[in-house]
Formats: sequence, structure tokens, C-alpha cells
Amino acid sequence: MSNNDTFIQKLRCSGLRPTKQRIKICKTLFDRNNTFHFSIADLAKILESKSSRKISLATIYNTIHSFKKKGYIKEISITSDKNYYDTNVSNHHHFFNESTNELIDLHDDDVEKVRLKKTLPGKKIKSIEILVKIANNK
Amino acid sequence: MSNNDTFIQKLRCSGLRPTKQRIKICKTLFDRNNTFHFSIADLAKILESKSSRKISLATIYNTIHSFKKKGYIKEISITSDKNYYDTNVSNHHHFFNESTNELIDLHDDDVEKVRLKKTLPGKKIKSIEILVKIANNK
DNA sequence: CAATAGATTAGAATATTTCTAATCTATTTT
DNA sequence: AAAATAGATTAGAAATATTCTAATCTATTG
Repeated sequence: MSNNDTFIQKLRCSGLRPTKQRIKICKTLFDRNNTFHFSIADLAKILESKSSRKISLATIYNTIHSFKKKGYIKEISITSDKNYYDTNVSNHHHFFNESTNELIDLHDDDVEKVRLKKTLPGKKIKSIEILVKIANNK
Repeated sequence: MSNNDTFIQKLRCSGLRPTKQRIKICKTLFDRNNTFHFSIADLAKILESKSSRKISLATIYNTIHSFKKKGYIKEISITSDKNYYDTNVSNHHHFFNESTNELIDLHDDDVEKVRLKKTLPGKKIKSIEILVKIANNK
């Protein structure tokens, strides 16, 4: 259980002003035991339910974008109508269960290193991401 | 160079009515030599420029969705603000050049088979997709 | 060839994302 | 320590993107 001061410190350290809105969003995202997969809509709904004063959607977007830029969350794109963010920013991949729309982390250790036979001269590789789409067996 | 009749046949075979709108969209997507990576906005712009009668955006969405469902095109999600479709529906992966926003096919043969060390009981794997993000070397 | 059932289109409604003027925060000046 | 200032942040409004559904079109049947 982190208290607000922890978040205030961390925000300040990374050059983000610790506003009421950001602290509330930090608590929602990071004050939990497990990694959290969420869409903007999910987050907005949670914030709405736990908070008396409404945080505008624009602010939620702003905050998520700045947290992403700082590397506190990671964006995961699966289909055009499901854009998720992930509080687990370590190097990892994903299972996506098409039957349930559930997203499951797949650790880097769970996959043998990807080997490319093709290289592109003059380019550097920034990341290699694997998405394994699965479905329930009937 | 395919003529309209080819598309009319193919649409009819797959249970889609060969309407004017769908034939125009088929010509734009499939009457070309190379595989085509596009967003809805790209497609709308092209259709607008080559066609006197405007096809509504809603119809473009409908058509792309039904073509996707029939397996004529594939959806590729890269970031929340870039959703592409691909006329190459064969099993393949992608390079995405972050410097230029360019999307490049990476054939299945160009990657050593991905081996998962972790399995999920009761689930079947539908697809494994790799996205390699690259950038220009300065 | 008219009637009918059902598929398709596209305007309207809704949802999502971005823009920017007003507000707030932190720093500097007095 | 308060006021002034610069610049960051918020959130309403504007812009974009997507979906819904009534009206239209297509194909089939009699």
C-alpha cells in the first residue's frame, strides 16, 4: 500500500507536477499487487466510481500520454477497437484470448529468443514484440 | 489487371453482393502488383480522388469489416493512432519503421519459428504475430 | 414483372482523441 | 512572506473516428 507521498515524490522526480488528478490516477494504476491491463475507457470508469470530483477525459489522455512517455506504462495494440496500456513495462509479450478479450502477460523467459534471418541495413531494432492470439477450446 | 467481372465473381462466390461501392473498393485494394498497407483514412482519400460519386465513410468501414471477416484483408495494430489493414493475408510478420511510419512485410520464412516454453491448458493458439519496431540509424 | 425478404448504404448519432484558452503550480522578485 | 511571472496542466470545446439504424437497393420467388 503506497501512500500519496510516494507518488508525489515519484512524479516530482520525473519532472511531472504532482497534481490532484495525477495522484488519483497513480493510485488507480500503481497501488495494486498485480500488473494492470486497461483501456482509457476502463480507467475513466474506475476513476469515476471512486472519485467525487470528475477528472475530465482530456486529462486522463494527457496523463496516460505523459506516463507513457516517461516509461511508467506501455501501450499494447491488439485490434483497432481495443487499445490497452500495461503497467508492466518490463520486456515481455502477450497472449490475447479472443474468446474472452483477456490479455495475459508472457514473460520474455517464456519464449525462445526470436531470431530474424532478414536484416535491414541502416536500421536499428528498437523492440521485438510477440502477440499470441488464443481461444478457448470450445 | 483484373476487370470488374473478376471482382463481381469473387464477391458473389463469397456471399457478398457485388455493389458499385464494393467493386470500386476491390479495384482500389486488389488491382495492384504489390501488397497494400492502408488505413481507413488512406483508403477514403484514394477513393475520393478517383471516383466522382462519393462513397460514405460508413460504407468504407462496413466493406473493410466484411472483407476482413471473409479473410481478404488482415488487420494490423501497431499503436493506438495507427491502425492498418494489409492485403497480404498470408502468414507473416511486420517491421514498423518508427522514423518514417513505414510498414514492411516480414515473411514467415524470415524468422525462425517462435517457440513458446509456456502453454495454456484448455486454449488453442490461433496465431503468433511478431512486430519488430525499427528506426533509422540517425 | 411485381412482391417480398433480407442485405447494403449512408446520414445521423455516438464515441474517441486532440486543441487551446483558462487555470494552477512553482519559481523568482520585491 | 506576499506578489509577479513563466510555464505546466486542466478540461471544455472542436475535431476525428466509428457505429447505429432507417431508407434504399438487390436478388429471389411466384
